[in-house]
Amino acid sequence: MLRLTKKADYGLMALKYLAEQQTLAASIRNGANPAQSAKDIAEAYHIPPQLLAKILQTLAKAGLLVSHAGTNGGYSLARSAHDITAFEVIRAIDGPLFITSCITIHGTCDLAGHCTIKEPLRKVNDSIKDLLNGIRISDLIDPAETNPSAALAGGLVSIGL
Amino acid sequence: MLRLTKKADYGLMALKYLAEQQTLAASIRNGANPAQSAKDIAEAYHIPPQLLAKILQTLAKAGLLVSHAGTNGGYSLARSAHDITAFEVIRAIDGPLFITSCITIHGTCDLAGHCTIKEPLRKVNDSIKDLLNGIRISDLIDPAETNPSAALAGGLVSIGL
DNA sequence: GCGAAGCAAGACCAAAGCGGTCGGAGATGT
DNA sequence: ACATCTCCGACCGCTTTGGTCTTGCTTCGC
Repeated sequence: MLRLTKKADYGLMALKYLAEQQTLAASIRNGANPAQSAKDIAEAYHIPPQLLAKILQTLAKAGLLVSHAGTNGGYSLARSAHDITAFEVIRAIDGPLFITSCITIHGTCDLAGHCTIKEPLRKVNDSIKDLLNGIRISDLIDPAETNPSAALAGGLVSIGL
Repeated sequence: MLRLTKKADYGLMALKYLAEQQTLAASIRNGANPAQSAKDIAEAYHIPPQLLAKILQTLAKAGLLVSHAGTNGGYSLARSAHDITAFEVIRAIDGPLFITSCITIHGTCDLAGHCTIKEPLRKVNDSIKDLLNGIRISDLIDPAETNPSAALAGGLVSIGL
């Protein structure tokens, strides 16, 4: 029903990987954050290296990653894994798309006047946005399996139309 | 970021329209549910008639609508507007797609083993599903504007990873 | 200083999904 | 039985997406 592009998927995986490496390195020795190359990450997850490279470039341009050129270069997180949300990553890669074509970037509806379902859907849109905003990269590394499904099964969804 | 196809949009609009007409007809005279033609609905919302026709066909096949061929034929809701959720409509039109390509219809990940973000995203997926499941066609007709944004601004989003 | 390793940035391409159109098949009311 | 209205399935072009190739620039090791 709702699709997230493969690029965004890859982006999230890459960020998770970087976060893992970073915390790992920090625990071993408080040393310089070791900038993983795009190739390394691509190999770790078996995804096309050049495609990932392009995604990482995008994320770097968005300010989520910092790139380091030259030999032994690579990418590292621009911020703490705890301060990067899934929403930011997706937005950076897929752009500011919305759940419905009604809600354009200008807030105007193509079918202005006729489209009467805009408002309810906008609220769904906002809910999803909040949902993704609540997920941080640090939440992805080692799921920790805290209360597996209780919150979902429960009545967390109570959108007021 | 997350996109809902135009078809699903149209489908929701059409169902809303049918729900309106149905309750309207019921209030005027408790008469036979008047089967609106695809053309009528399309004209009401200024959307391509033949495209809407195809969408309505899909919805009919999914059991959400009943079609009535021949002169003065058309479509009418198969169930009460209160018993049809937005999720059903979207699923019927866009198919059982998922937020991430990792979560296929078989539940297996293309990158089995490597993809480690599957589980958190699946929960997001379920949350969105629940969200849409909570919206009924009857909620769309005349938004009623009950507590406009309180529920959203509040802490409704508390997905447990 | 030179060359290799790695990022950066652009064009480019194939496949798939989406939006939209057309001509027929079938039912209905007269 | 006919004309008409509607549903229905096949068809088609376009945009987006996923992915590749090429070129250039920057930095590090020697």
